[in-house]
Amino acid sequence: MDKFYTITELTREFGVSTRTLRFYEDEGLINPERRGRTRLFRPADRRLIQEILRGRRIGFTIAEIREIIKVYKDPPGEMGQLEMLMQKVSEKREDLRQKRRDIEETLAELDNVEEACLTRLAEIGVGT
Amino acid sequence: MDKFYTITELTREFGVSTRTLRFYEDEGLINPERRGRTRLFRPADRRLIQEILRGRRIGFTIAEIREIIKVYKDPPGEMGQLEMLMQKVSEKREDLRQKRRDIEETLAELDNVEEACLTRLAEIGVGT
DNA sequence: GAGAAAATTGACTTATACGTAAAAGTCAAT
DNA sequence: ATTGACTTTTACGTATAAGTCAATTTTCTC
Repeated sequence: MDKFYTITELTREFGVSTRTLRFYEDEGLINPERRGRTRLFRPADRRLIQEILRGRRIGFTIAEIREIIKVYKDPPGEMGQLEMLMQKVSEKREDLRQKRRDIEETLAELDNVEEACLTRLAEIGVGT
Repeated sequence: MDKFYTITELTREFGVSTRTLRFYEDEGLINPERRGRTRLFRPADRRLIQEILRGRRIGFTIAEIREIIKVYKDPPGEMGQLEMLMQKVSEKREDLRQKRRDIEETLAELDNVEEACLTRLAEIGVGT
């Protein structure tokens, strides 16, 4: 066992470029092992990449994603830092809830756009 | 009546800079009237800005926002264009639904992060 | 109608998140 | 030993979405 993935396997699975995964490594988000110079991605790396991409899709910056990841690896030991972190979590939560509202509203708007299209299509269709 | 807003009123309300609003005008997203050179924003402009910012928050590009806005002002007259538009609407919808899923998952994860923080705080607290 | 405050413009700069090109290394199979 | 497919590193390039700055107007306020 002890399965690992090559970089291209993962690029194919997730639809990103090798450059992107190397960039994430440079930024300290993932730390694949090496055999010689070649990167070996473990399942844990793969899961991490999933998380990174999810964060990316909802508009987190690399820095923000890095912070979230850090908590798992290395939960801070100082009270002050913990409190700061929880503060940030609160903010993120509010941020995400706002985004969710934005999405709901925009989905509703897309319905309107579609309606408008259909109406217009019907208008045109009658004339032909 | 016939209320209008100055640019700074709106920057204050929405927390953006004047440069940003001018940028949106340059990009053709809004079209405030002028008295001399000074921009006069009507309620309709204000609502448009709200829409733009909402689109921005969920990660639409300026070009995408412009397209959505255009449909209201000027619904396309050609069938081909209408169908293309509806295609795009479908894609956006899928995109937004994916984002909504991402948000739900990330919110759940933030709960975990918070848990971890609280646990850690408790551990530290006992020692003091 | 003078001076302060606000608004405009254009040119330049910035940050993020990669893209791209070049040159060399890796490795398995022939 | 060579081929071919893939990978690595380094370095520079690019698009998006504004921000910054400085030099003018323009508009309020008294």
